[in-house]
Amino acid sequence: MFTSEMIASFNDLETDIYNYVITHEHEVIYMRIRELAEHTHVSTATILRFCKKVGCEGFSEFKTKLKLELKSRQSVVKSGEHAVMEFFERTLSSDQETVLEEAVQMLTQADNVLFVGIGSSGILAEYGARYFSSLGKFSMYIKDFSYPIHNRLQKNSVSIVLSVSGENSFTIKQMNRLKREGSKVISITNNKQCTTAKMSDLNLAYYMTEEYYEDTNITTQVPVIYLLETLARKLNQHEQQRNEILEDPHE
Amino acid sequence: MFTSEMIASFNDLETDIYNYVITHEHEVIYMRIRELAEHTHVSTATILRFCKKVGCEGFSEFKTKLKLELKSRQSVVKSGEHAVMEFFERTLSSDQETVLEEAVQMLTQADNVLFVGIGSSGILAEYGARYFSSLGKFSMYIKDFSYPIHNRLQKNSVSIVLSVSGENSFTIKQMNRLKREGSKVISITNNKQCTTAKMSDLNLAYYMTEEYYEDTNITTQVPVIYLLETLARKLNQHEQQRNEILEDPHE
DNA sequence: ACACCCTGTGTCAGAAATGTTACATGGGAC
DNA sequence: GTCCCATGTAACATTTCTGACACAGGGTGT
Repeated sequence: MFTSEMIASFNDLETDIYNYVITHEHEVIYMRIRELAEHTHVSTATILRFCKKVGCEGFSEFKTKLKLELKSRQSVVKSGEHAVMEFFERTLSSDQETVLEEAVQMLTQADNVLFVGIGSSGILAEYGARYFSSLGKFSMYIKDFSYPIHNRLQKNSVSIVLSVSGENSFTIKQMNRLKREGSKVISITNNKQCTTAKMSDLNLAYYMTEEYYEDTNITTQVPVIYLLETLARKLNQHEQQRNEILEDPHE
Repeated sequence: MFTSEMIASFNDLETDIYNYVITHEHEVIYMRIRELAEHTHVSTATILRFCKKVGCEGFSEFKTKLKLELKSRQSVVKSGEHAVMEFFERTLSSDQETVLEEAVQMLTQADNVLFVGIGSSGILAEYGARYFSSLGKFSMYIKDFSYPIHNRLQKNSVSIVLSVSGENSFTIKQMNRLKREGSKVISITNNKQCTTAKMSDLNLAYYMTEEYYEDTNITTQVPVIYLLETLARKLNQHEQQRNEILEDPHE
């Protein structure tokens, strides 16, 4: 609320006001500007100038800010300690952004997108394919690994490979096949220390603590959905921009 | 700023206001109460009542709070995808907890869980069924609506119905059929103002801003995955506790 | 069908508060 | 002395806030 620079810049009268305010916080938040002026023995105009000086537009804004400050001081922050929360804090603050940008670049240049995954990752792959298609990017989910992929699809395609552990042998086999056939590969795995991540052209890792229940991996997949949706949205934005430029290069 | 209880308690007009505010945040903070009233096609009194409802003493307090929220947001998160963040803040802080607990209660008593959904919600339903099964709760995803459900499955079952809009006619039809056959219904929808929510025994709503791209609904489904996983985990915990008590009633 | 009530909403007037402005004052610096 | 700056004053404009009331629609009981 009050930075040290502010306090340093106060003159005598303002210091008086400041002192009064901090010693009577709980009363000030209910006062009218005239009351405060009276209590501090200054004019309302001075109070108002004071408010502006500490970064408020007016007296009422000053009061609400003070009020909020008081409240936040007494209430201890909760939430916080949640795994998923941590993921979002990481992605939103750090520069996973740049990796995402690279992925979008790659996807923009592709004519079609193939999704690969097994088990629950398979379901998410299906979701991804659907979401991408909804946003206008041709994409499909490869369910059956022996399914013959048409030549047209292999040309100039990007595959998005999903795997939590990154060690599923079927997934790896399929990824190899796709690479051999000239598809670029983006993998989304829980961490970068796995075969899938190492073998792909680009890797997005989300680093949740891996959890198991009687041998099945039950690590949360919330980040995967988030990454897939974000990719699709960014891609869509990107392509739309590109189209605008192509259509009308002078604007 | 807006907790999920608040949002849930909004009626039509208030929801309109809410939607306008969050889509025009940066304008609202400069508006007079009359302007906002005009833009949202309601009276100033309604705006004022709205402000009080969301925990502000008056309109000016509302504006300052909004202003502060905007500022704090830009300093922490960078642009864009804060929508999902908001969901987590809401759920983690507020007590959506109690609704989740009720759901878990209901699920504990059921012998099996049926997942229902169409389109992308269908994929998520499949994911849910798989996740529940991984955690030891017998559950299945009903893909084909004409699929004859075995009697054994109908007895003492809970259905989890997924639908973003909550208005898909197939889903509703299927829900009706399940209800008729004695299954309890938990629905997971984007908001409570929809047929699906109203018709179910229990509703979990996540309140993301609905987004469309050329008529298809592309609202984020991150909360759905989160809710499904959380349900499964809590359920598992709960059942484990119960078993411990049954096995060894003295500890 | 009717009366009744309750709730949500709008309207309006006027009180109360804030914000603005122009000007007065007064004390120091030059 | 006089010029300037900080402050006070006071009237006025603007805005918010309050309260009373009207009105519509839905539900309920008779």
